[in-house]
Amino acid sequence: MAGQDDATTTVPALLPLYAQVKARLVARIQTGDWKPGQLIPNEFALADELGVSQGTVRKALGEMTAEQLLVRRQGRGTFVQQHTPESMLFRFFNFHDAVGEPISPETLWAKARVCVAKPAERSRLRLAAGAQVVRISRVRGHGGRPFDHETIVVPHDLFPGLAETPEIPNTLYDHFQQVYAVTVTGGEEKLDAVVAGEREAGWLDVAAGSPLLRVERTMFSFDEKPVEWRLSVCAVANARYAVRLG
Amino acid sequence: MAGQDDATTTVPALLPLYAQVKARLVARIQTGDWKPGQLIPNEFALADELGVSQGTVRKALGEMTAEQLLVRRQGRGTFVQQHTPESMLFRFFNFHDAVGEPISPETLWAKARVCVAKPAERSRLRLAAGAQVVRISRVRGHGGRPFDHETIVVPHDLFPGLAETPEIPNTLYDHFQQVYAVTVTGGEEKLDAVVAGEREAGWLDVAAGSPLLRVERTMFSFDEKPVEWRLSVCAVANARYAVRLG
DNA sequence: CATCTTATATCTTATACAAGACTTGTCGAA
DNA sequence: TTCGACAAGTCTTGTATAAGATATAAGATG
Repeated sequence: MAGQDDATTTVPALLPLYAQVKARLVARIQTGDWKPGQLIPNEFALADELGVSQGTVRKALGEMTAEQLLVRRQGRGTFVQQHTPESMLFRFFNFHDAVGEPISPETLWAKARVCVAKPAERSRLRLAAGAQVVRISRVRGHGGRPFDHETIVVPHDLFPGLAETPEIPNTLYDHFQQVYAVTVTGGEEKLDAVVAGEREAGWLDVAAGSPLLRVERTMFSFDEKPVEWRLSVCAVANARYAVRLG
Repeated sequence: MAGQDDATTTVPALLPLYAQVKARLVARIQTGDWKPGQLIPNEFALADELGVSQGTVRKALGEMTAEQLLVRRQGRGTFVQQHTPESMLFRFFNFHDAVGEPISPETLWAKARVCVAKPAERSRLRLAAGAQVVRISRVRGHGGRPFDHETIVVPHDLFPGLAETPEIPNTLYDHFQQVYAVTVTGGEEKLDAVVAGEREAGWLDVAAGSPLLRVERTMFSFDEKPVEWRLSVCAVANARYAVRLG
């Protein structure tokens, strides 16, 4: 270790060195210093610049790769993870068909409005009273039949103009990243079962009283910052929600 | 690398050295050479014994820790992961109450029989025609009300005498490990929604036509060997199935 | 009770070679 | 000259090794 302020050498260091390095590198992605798809400097260059050894940088990069923030390719280099419609489907979408193949629904119809956030939405998205949100309502289909209805709520601050987008993209998170520089890093889903009321029956073309899977989803960006809240009701005639238990 | 047969040095090695080391260490757990809860030799002893460096052993142990096969404690040593009722609840049980706390259901009633496996069960458990299984039917409750009904099917070969166990344990996997030396390493769940029929309504004390969450679970031991198939229907009045999206 | 010792995992650095991917240079044929 | 094939070179990540410093836990000692 060479030209580094003494803070980390004198103080017992609250965090291991590799974790500090990781935090600094994550920050570069978070601030947009490094953009999605970009090639970042190699291990030796980073080690040199940060004043640590190559092995320490390697450990930081390894964890970031495990968290899907980076993609490393032998012989090529290290790149900032870039969302694509395909990758989003695999990462965050847990519905599979009878054979076990992931299903990819297409949008049947959608509409978006800017409104004042309701209390439940404010709580989920950690917004102040009176904050505005974009509320998207859409029905998606699969195999020629309606599959689910979603109500998607995002802060208007983060996504200005989203409501006026002529065609709401089918996969939103790559759009969020490309257009609004908001990277979705993870989230959580809560599931329960409901029976279709008149409204849901109309949306999904099923009989009232049919069983539906209800999925409540909250997605986060860096620092667990909530960026989307979504409530879906899904007709699970030919689909299963699949989870790997680790 | 020192005293090692030339196989790995001359041949380009089909697998990286650390992966070979890992495979050998996993095998020791799988065969019962190392038992759950046992303290295993430290990194230097293993490196010495296997003829590799300490760093290579470390990488293997690190992956095994990530897969929850081992538990490492600084200053203490490395131990083989041991299932307990509590740990099982956190690892494989995804139901939470309204506050987000994991719920812990108690068994209301259960019965077990030995039968010939049905085709669907044979397929899930990869059993030969005519193979016997133990089929457990039970209702579990939570907060004074019935929570779910489960049909659990396991190969009779693996768990002889399970059907005659006077009281089927509430958490099965730690029992599997302690009594039958079968370690459950992972699994998968597939969810959909159903409406309660007469039978389910009776089990769960809900009205017929109520929405229920149906969970089909297959659990695996080492080498993805299926050891349990389970079909549950859950009354989700005060419970949510929660999933972390990574 | 406080302190020392020991054993362990964890962290950091350093070096070397292997393997993959791209670039450049060389050579020969058309 | 132009094109293509092939070899060589170079940059990158991946793997393997070695050695030292630090943090944590448990037991022994005073």
